[in-house]
Order: sequence, then structure tokens, then C-alpha cells
Amino acid sequence: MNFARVIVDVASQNTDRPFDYKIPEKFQGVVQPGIRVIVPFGPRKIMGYVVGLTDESSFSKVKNISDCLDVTPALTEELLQLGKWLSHQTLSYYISCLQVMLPQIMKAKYRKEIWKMTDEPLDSELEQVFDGRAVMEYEEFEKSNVSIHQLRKHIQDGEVDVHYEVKSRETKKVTRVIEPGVDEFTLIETLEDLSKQAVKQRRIVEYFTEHKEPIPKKQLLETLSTTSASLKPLIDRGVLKEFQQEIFRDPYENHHFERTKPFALTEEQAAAIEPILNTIQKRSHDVFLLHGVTGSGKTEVYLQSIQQVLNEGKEAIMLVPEIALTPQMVERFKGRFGSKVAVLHSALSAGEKYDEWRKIQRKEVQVVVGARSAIFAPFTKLGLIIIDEEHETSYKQEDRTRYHARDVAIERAKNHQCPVVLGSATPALETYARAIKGNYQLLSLKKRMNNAKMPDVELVDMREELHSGNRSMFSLVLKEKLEDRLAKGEQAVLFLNRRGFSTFVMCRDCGHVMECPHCDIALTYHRRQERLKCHYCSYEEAVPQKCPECESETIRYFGTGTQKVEEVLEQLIPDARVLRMDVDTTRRKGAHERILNQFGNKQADILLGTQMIAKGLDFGNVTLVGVLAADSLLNLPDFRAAEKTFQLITQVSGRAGRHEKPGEVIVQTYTPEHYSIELASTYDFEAFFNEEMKLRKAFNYPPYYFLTLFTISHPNQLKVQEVTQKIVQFMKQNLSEQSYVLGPTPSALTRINNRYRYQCMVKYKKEPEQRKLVQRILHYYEEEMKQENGLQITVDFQPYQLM
DNA sequence: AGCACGCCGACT
DNA sequence: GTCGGCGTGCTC
Repeated sequence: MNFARVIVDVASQNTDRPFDYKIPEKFQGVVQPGIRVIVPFGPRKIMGYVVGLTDESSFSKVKNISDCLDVTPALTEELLQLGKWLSHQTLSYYISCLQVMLPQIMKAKYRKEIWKMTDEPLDSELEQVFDGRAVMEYEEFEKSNVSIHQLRKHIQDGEVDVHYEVKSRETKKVTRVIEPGVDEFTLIETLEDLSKQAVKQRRIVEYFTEHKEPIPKKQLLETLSTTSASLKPLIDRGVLKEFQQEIFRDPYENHHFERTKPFALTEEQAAAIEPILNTIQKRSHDVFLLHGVTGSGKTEVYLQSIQQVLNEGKEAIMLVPEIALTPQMVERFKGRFGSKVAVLHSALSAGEKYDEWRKIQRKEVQVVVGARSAIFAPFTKLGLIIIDEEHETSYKQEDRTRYHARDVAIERAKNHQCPVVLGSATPALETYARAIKGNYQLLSLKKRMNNAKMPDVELVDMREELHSGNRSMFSLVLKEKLEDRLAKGEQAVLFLNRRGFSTFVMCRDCGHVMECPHCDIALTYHRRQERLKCHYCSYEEAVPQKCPECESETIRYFGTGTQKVEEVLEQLIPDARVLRMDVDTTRRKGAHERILNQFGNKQADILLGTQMIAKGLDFGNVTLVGVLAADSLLNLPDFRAAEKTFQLITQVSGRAGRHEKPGEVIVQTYTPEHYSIELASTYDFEAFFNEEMKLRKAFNYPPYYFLTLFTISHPNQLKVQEVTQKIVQFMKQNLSEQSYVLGPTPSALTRINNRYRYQCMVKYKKEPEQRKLVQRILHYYEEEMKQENGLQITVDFQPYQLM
């Protein structure tokens, strides 16, 4: 095998194919599919992935591979294949697909430098820019007033050279380590030679007569309570050796995880786990939907399934939504499987993520618990993939490579002939429909653990509340119940959905709303900084004193944020100790965990928060859950609004009464008659499913139809309309008559960052040629999309975000 | 993408 | 005649 086929790190249509390179003698055997290499590409040097080896190349001017970045392949053969599949699925470049599968830090950085190749001073202004140095950044040269022509002349004369460098950003944490430099006999000899006064040195040498393994320097000095002053002479004499050793960052090194044993399963759990265990043993592929009410013990089913996989000598991936990857969850996995577990989520530093990932690569762990991208864990003996809370929208990547982790999971499971378990109390409609059709195997857990009852849900009509004179955001019932819990020493969780509910600023006289000058959206009021910010671009401004339209001074803040709720709560129930948990209070590292610990230790009576408290929290003392504005999601322009509302109310309600004490839920709403709210209050998923399916059928939405969403943007509104119109036309002409092509429609967010946005939506049942058509569109507009501030066309197959 | 090359108009 | 701007096409 003399040649390597390489996918280069250049995301463009022309380079979206392998390039052949010769493998130099010294890299024979090292170069194998999946490793990263540095290759010459035109005049520069770039990184690439080896995707295959061949004996000959049809290309005549093949260049040599310059260098290898890996010894062990970064990507397995399976992942290279998966990348190909992914690029076809999402219509993205192969290189982009390979990159999403690896930790961000492994993406190469490039540097362009100018090297001076002679000791003689250059006879031009360039000499001044060099300022006595032999190397400088190309950027520096560009800033100077020396022309490119002059530089070229010098290059031709061989006086300077442009150098391209590929820089790896991977950092390895190292520590100094000490080990004996001589054999035991010589050590004892040394001991006898040492002077009586050198007490500390004697202690050190004595230590190494008993321990031969290397020990971190810091640790050695600590245990022998000495300093490097005593160590140094021994190293200088060669008795001891000091060297650098890599240490792997462990994000959980200061945690102690209580080891847990498998619990005895309930009858229901045992029945549910059996088909999963069977499939694991049979080593066959199947997809299960584990539909279990909140608190029904799904996690224990996951844990015991994984145990079975480990017993078989195989590996498992467990996906959880980013937001639910709480310390509580990590603890359950680390507690059961200890050091066999790697954890991958966004709260880790880039270096920590890299090290966790390498634990998988080096086969030190057999289980991965992580968010969306953990689905690409480089396991080679995958025996099970679990997706918890499978309905969660965070499993869909919303930029560049728009994949859904569920689809990737099923593809990988097919490759490895292993089962996928999708778990949820409120499965996505698509998933449940497939389960009913028999495409997935449906497993149900209908009872909660400890025979706990689902908490009673009371709907409070906020319109009536308003009519009877209560203008507060707390209904009378909710206030009373909160006070009652306080008196009993029990705890409450208050949930506020911020989506579509942020605080905006309006003039009471003329109704003028402060908007972002670059985006068609109201600015959000940030109380702490007294500023208005745009959540879509980086624009911000001070809160105006007067209305810019009518000069009136009656400016008011509308909407409800958690900060506002906290203030109102303080006045309403002054004795209550409130903990607030939202993006603002959890930004700092470890803040998340601290707040939950405080609440768990009963240092607060009420936990007030957003999305992030809806999932996975399990506190026995919580007997009341309040949902402040249940319908905030319903008014969004999203065909999944009802589904999301049902899911959210169900998830939040599940936080109450999980142990001995019964729970209660208060749901405040302006539309209690809405089926999603009404049916969530009785936990009737089946009824909700049937009701919602009728609507999806009537309006041709998933799961009856598939969707493809085009979003077209450009600074010029007319241009956007025109292009969108053309795309609509083209799709209409080429798709079958059973498909619907809608548009051009302005997006819900019509303008972001001074770019107008229009959409085209395709609803279809079967369009095998669709991807080719889209490719033709993208190819047609390729040139216009290259331009700096030019046209942008994004295509999302099975979109979740419709705005 | 990012670079060289080549063509064109402008200007010492 | 030379300099800089931009369109075009190629990268193993």
C-alpha cells in the first residue's frame, strides 16, 4: 500500500472528495485509515484524514504525506463510513462530518509565517518589518506598507520564504515524576555512602528501596515532608531520574461516588428489560421505545441493561439531554460502573473533553454518558445505545451538520448489530407512532417506584384570577399552597418557561417597543446591567429614559423573567428562602451542582427555575410543583407547540412526590381548555397522542409527512424573495404531485443581523430523488454563496427549529 | 477555503 | 512601463 486517500480540511464543493498522497518510507505502517495527517495542498500545508489506502494512484503528480498527527486512528473504520452516510443524510461536506465526530480541540489551527532565509540584511523596507527577527507572522507583513510584489521578488531570489504551519491545539497535561535511576543494590550502596547529616536524602533513597514505580514529584515531597533541595543532588548524581509524564485530567477527581448495587426490579421493570437483554445476548439489532411515566425507574432498567452489555465484553453509549446531565445523573452511572465510565458534556473544559474522549479511544472505559455528540464515541464493540428523554429537541444539531442523534444511533446500532433503547415519559409523536406501527418495540412502565402516585394536578385559570382582582403572577391557590409547604417544612419547585416570554420594553403612551436595529425582534431587558440586548446578534444599548418615538417618560417593562418572579415572591412570602436556577445563576463552573446541593440539603424552601429544573431532579422532600405560565409555548409559530407543552407540564409535574410523601402540582394557564394542558393534567399520553395525530394528519405534518426546510438569507430583501421563489418553483416542478411545496414565506424571525430571511417548506411522503435536487440548487447558487456577505441557503431535513 | 495567475484600468 | 483590483480555476 503505497498511497493514502485523504479527505482534506477544506470545506468546499470542489474539495469534497479524497486526494491521493504517497506514503513515505518512514511512515509505512503508521499511515492507516482514520489517522490525521499533514499534507501539502497547493502552496500550503493542511490537515487531512486518511480514509483509505491503495496500491496505485491514477493521478500522476502525487505528493508525499508530510507528517502524521496520530499513531492510533482518531476515527475507526466504522466512523469513517458513518461520516459518509452522515454527509449524504445532511448534505454536508464529508470533512465537516468527520470533524463533528471528534472533540473540537482536535481541529487543526493554521499559521502563515514569513521566514528569512539569509543572514544578509534585505535591501528593502521588508528588513524594517522583520526588525532583526528571522520569522514573523504573515499578518504582520500584511499590516505593513510593503507590497506583495516586493515580497514576491524576495521569494524568487530565495531570500525569504512563506511558511505554512499546521498547529494542533491538543494540549496534554503533564506532571514531573521521579523514579530510581539505578538498581536496588546501587541504591543501598548510595544509602551507605550518604553522610549522616543528609537525613532527608536518606529518607528519599530509603523510599525508593521499597518502591520502584515512578511517583509524582509533588506527592513524593509531601509524603516524606521534604523539599526539592534534598531531591536535587540525588537527581544530579543520577541515582534518581526525573521526567515528564502525561496525566489525564479527571473532571470528577474530587468526587467520591458511592458504589451502588443493582436494585431488585419490579415486575413491570423485569418485563420491560427482558426483551432488551435478549436482544443484547442475541447480538441483533432492534429499536425499543421504553415508555415509562416519570419516576417509574427507567434509569435502573438502563443500568442493568448496560451491566449485561459489560458482561458480554461489549460497550454502551448512554445519551442524555445536555440539560439533564446533572451531577445526580453522573453519580448514578459512576456509582454503578465506577472507572468504566467516561462523561462527555459541554460543561467540561476543552481539555477535559479531550481526555474523556481519549479514555474511550484507549479502551479504558466501556460506558459513555454524554450529550448529543457522544453518539460518535469511538467504540468498536458497541453492544447498546440508550437515548434517555428521547423526545428532547437538543438531540437535533441546529447548525452546519444538522443531524439527529436518534438517527445516528439507529445507523450505528445497525452497523454493530445491537439494540437501541429510546426512553421517555412523553415520547416524540414520530417515535410513538413508529412504536404503535410495530417498527419499534414498545415497552411500558405505567407505575411509579415505591408505588408512589402521580401527583394531582390542579389547573388554575388565570383569566378568572384576573377578573376577581388578582393581577399578580401568583394565583391565590399557589400562594396558599406555598405557605402551607413552608409551614410543614416541605419544599416546592416553581417552573417558569422563559421561551417566548422574555422581558421587553414598551412605551405606555404610544405602544412603541424597543427593537434591535439589525434584527426584527424586540430587545430583551437585562436588569442587572440595566441594558437592552438582542438575543440574536450581539447588539446592546442602555435603557432609554424617554421613548424615542414620542418622548414620553412612561417606559415600562413587560414579560416575566425568573429575576422578576423572585422579587415578587420575596414580597409575597417574605419568609421563604428561594433559590433561583437559570442561565444567569449557573454560568459559573460548578454553580449548577452547588445550587442543587443547597436545595437537597434543605437550605431553601423553593427552587425557582427554567428548563433546567424540569428534568431528572429527584428530591424526596418536594411535594409541590408550580408551573407559572403553562401556555407560554403554545403561542409560538411551531407545529410542535402543543407537543412541547404537553411534554413540559408532564416532565415538571414528575418532580413532585417521588418518594413517601404525596405530591401536588399547580398549573397556571390562560387556556385551561387547551387539550395539551388538559390532558397533561390527567397524565393521559394516549389521549393526547390521538388528539395531536388528528391535527398532524389534517395539516400534513410529521409523522404523516416528512419536512424539508430551506432558509434563504441575504441583506437585500428583494433578492431573498426572488431566490426563494425560484427554489419553490424548481422544487414544485421536480417533485411528485403528492408533495407540497410552500413558500416563499418570511421566517418568523424575518431579519437577523441585517439579513432578511425567507423560507420554503417541503412536505413529502416519499421523494427518493430529493437530495439530488437540493444538491443541484446548492450547486447552482455556489458562486453567490461564496461571497462574503452574499447569499446563504441552509437546508434542514426533518427540522425542529422552524423559526 | 485560500492561493496563484492573468487580465484590465490607472497612474508615476 | 508598473501597480493594484478582481474574476477564474486548481489544489493529489
